[in-house]
Amino acid sequence: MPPPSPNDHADAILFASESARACGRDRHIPEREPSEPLAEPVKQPHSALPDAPSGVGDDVRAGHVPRAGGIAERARAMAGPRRAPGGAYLAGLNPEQREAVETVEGPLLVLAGAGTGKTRVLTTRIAHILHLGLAWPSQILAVTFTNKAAREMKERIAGMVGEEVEGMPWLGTFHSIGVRMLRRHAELVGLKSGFTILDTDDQIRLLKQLLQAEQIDEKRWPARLLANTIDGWKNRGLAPEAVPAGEGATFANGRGKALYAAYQARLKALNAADFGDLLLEGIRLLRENPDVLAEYHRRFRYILVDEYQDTNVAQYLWLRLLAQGSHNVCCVGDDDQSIYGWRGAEVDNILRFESDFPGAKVIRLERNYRSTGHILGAAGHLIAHNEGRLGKTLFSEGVAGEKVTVTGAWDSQEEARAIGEEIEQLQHHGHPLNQVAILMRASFQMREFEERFVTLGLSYRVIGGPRFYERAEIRDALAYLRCISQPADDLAFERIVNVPKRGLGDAALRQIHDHARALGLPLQEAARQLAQGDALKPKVRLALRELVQSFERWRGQMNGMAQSQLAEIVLDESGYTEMWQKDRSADAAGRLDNLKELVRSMEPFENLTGFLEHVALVMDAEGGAGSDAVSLMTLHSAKGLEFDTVFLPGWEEGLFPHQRALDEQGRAGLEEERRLAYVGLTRARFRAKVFFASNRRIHGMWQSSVPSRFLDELPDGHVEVTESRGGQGWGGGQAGRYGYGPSRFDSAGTFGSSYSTPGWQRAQAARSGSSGGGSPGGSGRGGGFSEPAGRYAPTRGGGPVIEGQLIAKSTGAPSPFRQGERVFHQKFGYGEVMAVEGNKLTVQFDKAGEKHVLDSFLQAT
DNA sequence: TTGCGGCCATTTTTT
DNA sequence: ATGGCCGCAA
Repeated sequence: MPPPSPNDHADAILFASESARACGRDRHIPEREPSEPLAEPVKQPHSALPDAPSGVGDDVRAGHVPRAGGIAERARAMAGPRRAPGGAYLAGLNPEQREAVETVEGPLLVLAGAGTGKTRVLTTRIAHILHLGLAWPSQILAVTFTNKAAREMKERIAGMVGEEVEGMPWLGTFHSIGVRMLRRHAELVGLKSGFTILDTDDQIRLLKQLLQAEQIDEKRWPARLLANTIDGWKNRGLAPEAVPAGEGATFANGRGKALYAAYQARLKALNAADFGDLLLEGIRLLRENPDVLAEYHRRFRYILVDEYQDTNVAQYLWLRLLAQGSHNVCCVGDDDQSIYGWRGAEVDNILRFESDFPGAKVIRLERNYRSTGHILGAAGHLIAHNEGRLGKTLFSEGVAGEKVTVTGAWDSQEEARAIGEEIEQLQHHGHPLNQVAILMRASFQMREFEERFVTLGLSYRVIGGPRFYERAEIRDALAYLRCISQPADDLAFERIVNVPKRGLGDAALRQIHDHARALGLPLQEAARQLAQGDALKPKVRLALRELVQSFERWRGQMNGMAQSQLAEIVLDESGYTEMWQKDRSADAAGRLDNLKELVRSMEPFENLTGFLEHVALVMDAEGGAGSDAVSLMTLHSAKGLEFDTVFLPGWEEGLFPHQRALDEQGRAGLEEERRLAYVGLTRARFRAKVFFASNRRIHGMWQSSVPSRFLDELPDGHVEVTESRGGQGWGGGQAGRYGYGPSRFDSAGTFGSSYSTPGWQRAQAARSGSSGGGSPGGSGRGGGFSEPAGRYAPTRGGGPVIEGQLIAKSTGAPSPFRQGERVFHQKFGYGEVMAVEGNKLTVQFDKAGEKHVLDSFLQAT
C-alpha cells in the first residue's frame, strides 16, 4: 500500500481536535468516565485516516472534515437542556430496546421478533453512538440486504441526527459496501478499479460461452444450473481452489470445479465481477492483505448488521473478519423469519452467534407493537412447531382483537371471489385499500386475483415481479450506454450488436470474436478493425461500420450533454426505439414507456458512469406507491411490511408448504415454509384471514388439494373457522393426521358433508386399493390416512399418496384407466376418458367439457 | 440470417 | 396452459 498522502496527517489533526471539542461538550454525561469518550475519537482518526491506497479523495477527508464543525454543533444541540442522560432519542424505548441501544461495546445479538421495533433499535443505536461521540459517522459500518432497507435506515437516522448521516459512507448493502472496498483495492485481487459488475443475466451469457467453448452439452448441463452451482459456492465463501473435489465433480461429469476456475479467469480478463465476487473477493482481499484488514479494523469502530438471519456463509466470514478489530458487532435478526435458506442464507449463523462471537450478549425483543393478541397467539403457536429455533414468545399489551379466520373455498376462483367480496366489504366500511394485502406462496396465484379485481373494478398493485432494470428493453438500452462508457464491455456489445436486427448474426459475431481473441482486443475494437478491413462480406462490413461509427460519435457527444439527452439520441439513432414502435405485440407500448422512464430516471445523476454504477447495484426504480390500492405480493416480498388486513390464500398441502421444499429439503424445508407462514401472519395488524381451496389448477391440470398442515397448527382459541359464501368448503377428513393432535378441523360437519369431499373420496379409493390394511376413511374424526407411516396408500394404481409427513410425487406408474372408460371427478362430474398418458388423462366430461386431470382424482364408475 | 414450430419446465428473490 | 428457448428450414 502506498503511504498516506501528506494531507492525511493535517486533516487528521483537524479532525481530532474537532472531535475532542465535540466530546468535550459531552463531558457532563454523568455515567461515563471522563477520559473514556475522549480517548477513542482522538486516537482513532490518526490511525483510521490513512485511507484509500490510492490516496484519492474518499469519505473521511472529503466528507467529514468540513462537516466536523457541524457535528460538534449537532452534539451540542443534542446535549442541550432537554437532554436526559442519554438524549431525547432514548425516550420512547422500552427497557429491552433501550438495553440493546445502550449496550454499545462487545458483540451483541438482538433477537427481534416481528413488529418489536427492530429498525428502531438499529437506528437509535447508531444515533446513540454518534451522540456520545464514540465514533465518527465514517467509522460505523452498517449493513443491510436490500437497498430499500439501507435507504430507510438512512432516513430514520437522519430524522434523529440530521445531516450527519450523510457522513456515513459505510451504511449500505453488503454488496455496495463490498464494491466500495474492492474499488479501492482492486489491484490486490486482480481487477482494475473501474471493473464492471455483472448481473445474473450477463453471468449466464458468459457461462454459456464457456460451456460452448468446452463443448459441453447445454441441454444436459444448462448454464443456469452452473450459475446456481457457482453462486452456491460463492455464497459459502468458496473460491475455485477451495471447492471440495467431490462437489466440484457434480457438474458435467467432474468438470464443475474447472469450469468455475475458468469462469473466474474469464471475469478477470473482462475486468468484471459478479455479485458473489463482491463479497468473495472482499474476503480474499482482507485475508491476503493484513495491512488492508488492519486499516479496516482501525476504521470500523462499530459494526451493525440488519436481518442477520439472512446472511450466508460468505457474508458471515466477511463480517467476522471485520469484527475482529473492535469486536463491537451488533447483529439484529429473527431466526423465525429466516426464509431465504434456498438462496444460501444460513439460519445457523444466528443460532451460533454466541459461540462465533465469544462474550456475546443476547437481548430478546418480544414486546410486539404491531398485531393484536389473537394474531400473535396464532402465529406464536404455529411457529412453536419448529425445532431449530432460539425461541421467543411475542406478547402485546394491546387488545385481543378479531380472531384469525380460516375459510375453505371450493376452488381457487371461489377463493378469489370470496376475498374480493371481503375486501369490498372492508372498503364500504371505510377501510383504506392501502392497508390490505394479499400474500401468497407462489406468484402464479396472483393471476386469479388480478382477474377478479379487474372485473370488480378494485384497484390493486402488484409488488415484486420482474424488476424495472431487468426488463429486456431496459437492459438493451443500458447495454448501449455501457458500450459507450466502457468500450471494453464485451458482454454489453454482444447484447446489442444485432439489436435491432442489422444483419450481424452469429456468423458475423464469431468473426469478430475470433479477431478479438487473436489480437487480445475487446470486441468493440476488433469490430472497428474488421469494419475497416475487407475480411467481411460487404453487407456485414457496412452494417458493422455504421455501428462502430455510431459508438464513436456518441462517445464524442458524451461530455457535451446531459446523459439523459445522450440516451435519447442513442436510442433514436440506433434504431432501437423504432424497433419497438414497429412491433405489433401487446407489450410494445409498455416497453416504450419504460424506455422513457429510463431516460427520465437518468437525469439526477452526475454523469453516465455514475448512473451505470447505480444501476448495477441498486436494481430498483421507485414505483408509484401513490394511489389507494390493494397490494398483491408473495410472502417473501412481504417480509418487513405490515398491513391492517392481510389475506393469506392457498394454504394447501403441496402449495403451502410447497411440495418442492418438502421434497428437496425435508424437515428443514418444512420448517422454512412454516416460518414463511409465520411471516405472513405477523404482517397483519388487526385482521389475518387464511384461505384454502379444495381444487386448484396447477400446470394446467386440475388437482384436488388437502388443507395445509399449518391450519392444524393454529390454536383453536385464536382462530375462527368461517365458510365462504356459496362455498362447499371441505370436510373434516384429513385433519389431525400429522401428529399434532386433534384440532377443531377434525369435527365432522364443519363444512358441508364429509362424504362429498376429495379427502373422503380418496380415503375410499385407498380402502378399495390393493394395499388394504389401513383404516377406512370416514369414521370417527377420521377420513385420515392412518396407514403406517412410510407405507404408500395408493389410490387406484398409485397417484399422489401420503408417506409419513409428505405427499409423494406422482409416480410414473401407468394409469389404471383405459381410453373410453367412464369416470367420475370431484370438480367436473362424470365423463369419459379420451386419452391416457402416464398418469395424466384427457377426459371428456359430460358437463364441463374436455379437461386434463391426474388419474388419482378420478374414480371408475 | 431470420422466423417459426416443437419441446420443456414451471417456488420463493437480492445484489 | 403457457412461455421461453433451441433447432431447423427457408
